[in-house]
Amino acid sequence: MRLTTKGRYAVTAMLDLALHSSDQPVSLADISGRQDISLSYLEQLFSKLRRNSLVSSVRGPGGGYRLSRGGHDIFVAQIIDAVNDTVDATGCGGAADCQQGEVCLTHYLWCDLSDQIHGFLSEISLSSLLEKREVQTIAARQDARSHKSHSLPVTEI
Amino acid sequence: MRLTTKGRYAVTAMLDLALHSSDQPVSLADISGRQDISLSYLEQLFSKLRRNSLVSSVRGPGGGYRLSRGGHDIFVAQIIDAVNDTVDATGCGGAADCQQGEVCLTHYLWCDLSDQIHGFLSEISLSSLLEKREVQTIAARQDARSHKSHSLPVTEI
DNA sequence: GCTTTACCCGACAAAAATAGTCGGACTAAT
DNA sequence: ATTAGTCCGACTATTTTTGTCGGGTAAAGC
Repeated sequence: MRLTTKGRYAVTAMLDLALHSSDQPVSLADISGRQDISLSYLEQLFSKLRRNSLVSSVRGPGGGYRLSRGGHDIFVAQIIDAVNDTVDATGCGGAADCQQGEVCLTHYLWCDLSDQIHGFLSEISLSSLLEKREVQTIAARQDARSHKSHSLPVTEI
Repeated sequence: MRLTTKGRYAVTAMLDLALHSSDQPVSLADISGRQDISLSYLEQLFSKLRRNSLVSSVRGPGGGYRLSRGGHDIFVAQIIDAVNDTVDATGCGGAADCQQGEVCLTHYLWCDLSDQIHGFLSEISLSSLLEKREVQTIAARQDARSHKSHSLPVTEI
């Protein structure tokens, strides 16, 4: 379990996606503009997120990404695991080559801690983050301003 | 809040230190040998741990490091914070330069999550990790073997 | 059909962080 | 005095992060 800027970008982008999900898929260009993450980097991240079935894509004009399922069913740990492909985590490669005794001991302790962190993040869903009251306020303000730039005039399908 | 191999090394070393604490301070060379972390890298880490008052040092022959206080009073979050000097974490530098609206929103969400993780790790003490039953077993086995190599014949002070 | 908008993908490159080295201080016990 | 250890800064190598580039492919709209 690692927690780096890469995971932060992925979580942030997924939050943005959840926040702007509608009938229209959300393009990476939009996320890039809002979150100030380079388009190419987002492509790399979403490639992994898609392979891990966290998002689905729609190609062609008007295309973009959607959450593959409801935000209450997507957890922070899944997002972070998806973009951190080096799942090694322990350095002792599980339990294989640990010489018995002391080395294994603190390795075991670390693995235990790592599991606790992972379990903790496995219970935090996108929805639970979005349900904060502050979000409602800011999102409302945001919607009020968003009618100027892009956004094909959504004809209320 | 970042969770990298650097933090893992620090936590592992601190666990090792807690595990071998006695009247004698523990030398970095011992930890290096047991945990397979380079001595110089340990020096860097412990320099930061000492400046953050998590350990105290004893110089000269027979010297080494001690926990600065009981293991029940040292928490994983403190160790990780101590070695990760770039405490920036958010990219928006707190709340200063965030342009209002959307950008701030997911930044806020990320900060919230980061706080949750930090809070979680702030409640896990070294002692709580050492109190696991498996530790007792392995530690006993370890003590039985440790009478061969180094360790000045501890004259039961 | 053609063009445009997007996803897709791999290879590459710059920048930063991690991990480790080296050489030399200083300190205190023996 | 020697020796075992911490201390410290500078320097280097490796890896990871972050980003660029150039070209593909799918689908919508004209």
